[in-house]
Amino acid sequence: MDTDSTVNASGRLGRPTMRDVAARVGVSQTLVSLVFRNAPGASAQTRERVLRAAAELGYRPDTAAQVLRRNRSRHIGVLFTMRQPFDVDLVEAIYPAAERRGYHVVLGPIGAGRDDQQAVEELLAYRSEAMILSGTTIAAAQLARVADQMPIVDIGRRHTGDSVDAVRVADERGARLAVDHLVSLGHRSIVHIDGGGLPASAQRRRGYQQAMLRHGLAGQTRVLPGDYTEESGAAASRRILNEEELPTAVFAANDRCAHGVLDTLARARIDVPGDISVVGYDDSEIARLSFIDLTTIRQDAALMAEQAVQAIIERLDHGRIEARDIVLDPALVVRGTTRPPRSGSANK
Amino acid sequence: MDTDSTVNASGRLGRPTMRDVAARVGVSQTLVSLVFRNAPGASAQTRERVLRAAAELGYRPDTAAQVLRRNRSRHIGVLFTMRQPFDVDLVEAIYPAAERRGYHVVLGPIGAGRDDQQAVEELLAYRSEAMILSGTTIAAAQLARVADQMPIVDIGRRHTGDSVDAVRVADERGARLAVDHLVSLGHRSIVHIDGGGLPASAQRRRGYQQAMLRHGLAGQTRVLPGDYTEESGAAASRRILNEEELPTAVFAANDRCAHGVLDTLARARIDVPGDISVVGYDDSEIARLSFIDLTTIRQDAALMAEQAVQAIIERLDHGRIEARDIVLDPALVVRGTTRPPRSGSANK
DNA sequence: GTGAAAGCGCTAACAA
DNA sequence: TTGTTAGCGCTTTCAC
Repeated sequence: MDTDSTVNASGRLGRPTMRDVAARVGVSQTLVSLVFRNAPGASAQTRERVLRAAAELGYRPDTAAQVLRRNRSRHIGVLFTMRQPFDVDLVEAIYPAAERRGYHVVLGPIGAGRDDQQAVEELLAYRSEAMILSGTTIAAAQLARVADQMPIVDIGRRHTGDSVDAVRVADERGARLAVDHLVSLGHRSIVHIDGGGLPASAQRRRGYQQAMLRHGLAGQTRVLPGDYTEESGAAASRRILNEEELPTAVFAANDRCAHGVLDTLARARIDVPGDISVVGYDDSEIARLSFIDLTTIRQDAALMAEQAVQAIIERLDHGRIEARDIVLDPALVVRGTTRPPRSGSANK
Repeated sequence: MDTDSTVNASGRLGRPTMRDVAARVGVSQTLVSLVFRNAPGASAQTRERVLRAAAELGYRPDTAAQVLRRNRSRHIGVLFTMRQPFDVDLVEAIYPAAERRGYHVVLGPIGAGRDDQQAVEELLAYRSEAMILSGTTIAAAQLARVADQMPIVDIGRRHTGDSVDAVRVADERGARLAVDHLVSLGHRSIVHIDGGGLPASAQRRRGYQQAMLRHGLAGQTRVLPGDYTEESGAAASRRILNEEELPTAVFAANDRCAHGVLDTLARARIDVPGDISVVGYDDSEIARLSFIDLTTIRQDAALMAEQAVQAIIERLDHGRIEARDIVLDPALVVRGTTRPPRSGSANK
């Protein structure tokens, strides 16, 4: 029964504890603690014996106890939507960024019966020390109350006041890149499907409008309502298809929306990019699929994750107080859905 | 400074504790604990005063301390892939199922630099009492070691031995449903794109083969290699398109794969369902998009989540020891991608 | 209906 | 290099 990990030194049932390891090696608990924290103050020999005993016992440090005692969780909570490919990219990038600095990630997915508020509550209960929000629509006032207690980074949304940091790409500039690209190809009739009231959509819309203006295409400016889903792109496309004259290019709210546009056009036998060029936004995984091959505006998820974690560390470990608004450059990624318009097309 | 929640009763910095609440009301900590656990033994009056004081202080129970003291986390760890729509459906359904029974969900996403092993380690460190795995390829032997210590439910994979439960749909039957449907429409030339070595794919392939056999179509049986991604569907479609004669129907490994098929065919001006019918598998969100409108085999994610959680409760709270293999019925969902083959087509 | 006291597994300050 | 001790915030006897 000596190696049975389900009965520990004191005869209790359950997983082995530090005490069990200490007892087995014949040293104090403190030493075991030292070893597991990689702290100095234990001989190489002891270290090795401790680790071996732990392995034999199947010992694993108990996070709950550590959190309680250290009075620090080193948890970063992440609020996000599993259904948005960009969010998934971001979350995947947050893991290594956080781990490199000794922090753990706790996920709080929202959607389908779990709203922002619930997710925040849960992350708070788990003693998260900071939070990264992506694509949430949580009210600013509500957020401010939480931000009093911990660092918060909102991805894509800038806030007033000193409590919430922002990491975002210059969305207006991104939209301008899209329009500039299309105009440089010769397009003039460029429609924008926008993201309704969702995060960043106002800036993208404004960037589109400004760019059109600057190119002397104010008269061609046209915004169709949409959101960040495939269905909205499909719906907007159907509206376009019902009109007597097609635009020569569509700039969609994001990649998912663009996907809806592409598929709807394909099924209507409209050739992309032959008849219509399409530009998305995000450069999420979907845009890179060989058969989508979408020209889009890249938001560097890895870099954003890095900056977000960095901003949190600055507050947590270096005492920064004032807000930061970290604005990254978007980049145009030209793929297969854009091309000069057909001569003789609707390009007035 | 009385209501300043950042300085508690004993002058320490940090979030308010139970002691702070107790001090403010002038009762013992025990009572506050009772109230927050909804345990009997406190007058309605006290109860109310405690709750009010807690609200004023912004008090929130500390999960780490609760876990430590109760010696139970009531956490269920979930290993999954954020990139598989079906997994996302499942995870979303696990939340309410677990909460209804007083359990919490802890997510361990895998992919992009985080393998199964790491995720499992993390969930163990957080004292998860049980785990649900979806779509993992973790080795059975490795899993068995973990399963000795806690209940494990593998979604979609059946295991030998008594330690791992399975919740799955009868995939062979699901595949048969797909083939039967196509045959009943008049199809004979039906190709299957399979899921390589991924979970459940062997059963689907076998179901396809058996159904073809039963319909006297053994000679038409044809399996193209693939996996559970859009790209594999696209690649297989390109192969099909390069042949002199098209099949009249394609049964894809899953919805994502089918999506790759649909888009590739559409771009090649092949009409679905006019020229080729397509059936997917999973009935994930993507299949329901209006412009995809995919005929598919439904795996009821909500029901599977419910059964998985139920299986865990049985082990955890009712001491079940022997393994359960819970097999659910798949269902055919007919949408817009299937139709009788054109007369005069390749239907030999 | 209420309170005092012990202790969950761990860390940190201090002593040896 | 190693051990002793106190206590993180909570729950749980047990007593009143």
